[in-house]
Amino acid sequence: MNLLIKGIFSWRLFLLLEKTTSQGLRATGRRMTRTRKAVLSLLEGTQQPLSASEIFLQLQKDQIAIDLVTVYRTVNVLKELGLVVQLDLHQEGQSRYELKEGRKHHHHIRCQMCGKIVDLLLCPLKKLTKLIEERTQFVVEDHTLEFSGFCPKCQ
Amino acid sequence: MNLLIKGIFSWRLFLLLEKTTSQGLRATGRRMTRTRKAVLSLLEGTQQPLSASEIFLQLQKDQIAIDLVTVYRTVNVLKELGLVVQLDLHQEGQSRYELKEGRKHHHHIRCQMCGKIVDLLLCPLKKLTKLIEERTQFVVEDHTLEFSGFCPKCQ
DNA sequence: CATTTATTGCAAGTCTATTGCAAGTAAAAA
DNA sequence: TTTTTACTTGCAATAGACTTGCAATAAATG
Ligand SMILES: [Mn+2]
Ligand SMILES: [Mn+2]
Ligand SMILES: [Zn+2]
Ligand SMILES: [Zn+2]
Repeated sequence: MNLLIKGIFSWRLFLLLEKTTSQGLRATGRRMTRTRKAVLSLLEGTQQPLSASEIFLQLQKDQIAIDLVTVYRTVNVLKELGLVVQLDLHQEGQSRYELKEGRKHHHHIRCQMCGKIVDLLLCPLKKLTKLIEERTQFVVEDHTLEFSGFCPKCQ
Repeated sequence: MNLLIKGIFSWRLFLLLEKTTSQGLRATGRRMTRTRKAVLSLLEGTQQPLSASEIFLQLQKDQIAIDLVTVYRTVNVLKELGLVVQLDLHQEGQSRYELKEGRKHHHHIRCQMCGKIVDLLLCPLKKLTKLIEERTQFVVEDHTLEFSGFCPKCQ
């Protein structure tokens, strides 16, 4: 409700909070709280994946006081619920988080100069996975793929 | 010479040390030292990429006393010289290092159970890189690719 | 409203990696 | 070989991301 008042409300966000509460949190004995709403709301309204400290600082600017520890705990809960993906990009000292809700598996490219991160809406690794399973006798469960370089502005 | 005496000597290692000293270290005003020899020697004789603390512990077992700080400084120098690659594998809290010397670009698969890391002697990303440059207008400089799953023993 | 129990904030701790500085030691110069 | 230079090392301290213990707070439920 105070989200409505603050004018940072959207229908998408409303649906996300509803779904998160009923299907995610409540089902696992957890609660929808002020902080979880705030983090979800922020992630919903941001293009770039955010780090814990970025979430912390942005919420501070938005006059929402949440301890950094709570941000860490919150993104971990959201990750457990499958609502958020944790990205550990190369040569960044900290993890980033982005909403998974409604979006499909994809990878990223990152600018080595300014740090901009862009989605790559593709995954070319299905065939390769089979080949690797044959060659190594591993059962492949997951993969990470990331490109880096210079974005249009930084060239 | 004391490497010879200790019996951990090999022709490959001798050549590596020679090359490192003359083309790498000396050319950049650096010196071939006891600790750099020891780290190179260890990496030369190990299949798995090693973390700084693993290098530290292994050298301790080998009765070679090197401070952990020196291990960090050493792998960074070797990385700058292009002799060693730093791997930041997913869900491992620390970097690993492997010899680059004489080996070509490749990727890895890691067992989520036991941590075993196996080389994937392939890189399927040349074509994809062009596509990504066209789509994103980035200039691609680098990429990381890593698989994880369960190794034959851990299935 | 009252009870129950998940969640939060604060302080302190962990873990990997880096930095400052005096002491040590390769390698060049004498 | 001896001296001199300046690169390296070890130790202690520090940084930075993240986690944990615990008392206080606040969702949910009836
Ligand atoms: Mn993304
Ligand atoms: Mn390798
Ligand atoms: Zn850029
Ligand atoms: Zn295994």
